[in-house]
Amino acid sequence: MRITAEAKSATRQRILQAAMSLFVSDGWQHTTTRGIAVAAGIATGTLFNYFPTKEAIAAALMAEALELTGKEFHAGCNGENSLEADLFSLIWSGLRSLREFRKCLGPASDTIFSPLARQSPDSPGDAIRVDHLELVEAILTSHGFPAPRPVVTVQLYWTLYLGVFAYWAADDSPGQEDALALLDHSLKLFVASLDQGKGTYGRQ
Amino acid sequence: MRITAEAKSATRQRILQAAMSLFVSDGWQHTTTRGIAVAAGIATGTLFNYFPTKEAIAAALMAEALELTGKEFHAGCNGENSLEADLFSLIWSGLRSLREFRKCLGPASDTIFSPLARQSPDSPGDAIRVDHLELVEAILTSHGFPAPRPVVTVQLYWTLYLGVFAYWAADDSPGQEDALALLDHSLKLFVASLDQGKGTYGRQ
DNA sequence: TTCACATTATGAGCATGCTCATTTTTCTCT
DNA sequence: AGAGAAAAATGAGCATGCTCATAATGTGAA
Repeated sequence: MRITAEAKSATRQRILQAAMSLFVSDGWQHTTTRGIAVAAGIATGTLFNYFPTKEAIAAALMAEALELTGKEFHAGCNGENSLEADLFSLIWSGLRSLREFRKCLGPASDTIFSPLARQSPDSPGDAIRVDHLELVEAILTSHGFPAPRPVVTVQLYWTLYLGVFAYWAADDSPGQEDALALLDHSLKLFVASLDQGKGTYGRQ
Repeated sequence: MRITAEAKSATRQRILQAAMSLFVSDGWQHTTTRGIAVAAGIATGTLFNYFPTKEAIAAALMAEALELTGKEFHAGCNGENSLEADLFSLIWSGLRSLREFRKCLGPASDTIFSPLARQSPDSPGDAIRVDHLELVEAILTSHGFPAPRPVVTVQLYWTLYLGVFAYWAADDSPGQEDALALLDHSLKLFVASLDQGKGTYGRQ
């Protein structure tokens, strides 16, 4: 069983590498599952023994890229920064680690992160969402906003995050400074909504 | 040329009716373009002389439903309500007019409204987005927030709107009261972000 | 009416994501 | 080592969104 397990994980990696290379060079739309399979040296059907959908491949690539960031972030989180700064750092470093995919996986991200398709329980990006929200939970708690958190707060956070992500994916300003501005704006809003009691949000 | 023009518009309506009926009864995924064509009494190819994509059909249905609402809203807008109330009224009545499609077009709305797919210039929902944002523009202006408006503000509004929409589409709480709560929350945030100067948003 | 032209309808066919019955490989146990 | 079982690989084939060359139909002038 050792040979098989190793071979499987190797194949999985070959698929991911092949897919990444094709996504980057040909874009999401022009990359076919057949193409990925050929590039990975396997049959089309085999591909789907490893990933249930094309989107899942993209999601796995993004998850892999984000995993490192998550750990990096934890390491650098010394409790000295503001809540806003911590969230900013988490999000921005996450986006940075996805920069290779920015252009090619924008369209895919629709399906991957779709808040609408989540009617079906496990959309490809669910793991990414859950992981990210766990990190956010930890940050919020460590800044004196303990769980349980109102559902609407989490919902709002994820909405704002997706908005920033979407803008970033299509943002061609130098250094993505427009996306950065939106992130800044969104975070200020979100943090303000936490600081205020329920009901009134900053009406002076 | 009169016969042709009338026939065309009649066919268009037959397509929309057929599509609506199938979307509602079979859902977005299980409705095929072939099925729509058959139900409308035309050939598959003909369907695509009227609508470029399956999504465009759904978008046209939604746009048609929303058009009425937009006019209703204008009529009932007497300048006596708060900004927040006006926005609430616009959005909530829009959602109400889409309630028939709530369950079946949720998945489709991903592609239709996708902020990510907007790399390609005219996604199916662009018209809906533009129309809606025009109404919002008018409301904001009439409440003393004149154009030009920072891009980030519009972006933020649309993000929040999509978030509410997505939640509403999948919300099975009685009377969609959860979605209503999210809308309330989101609007308070948005209005607060307008009321405050740039930089600080409601830090008391 | 008739003929040339423009518009619209048609459905066979393509591309591609994905399935599944079958074959091949690998593992386990004697 | 060999037989039987379990796991994995395979690729023909399906479903479906969409295209496009061709056919049918409508229009307007002579």
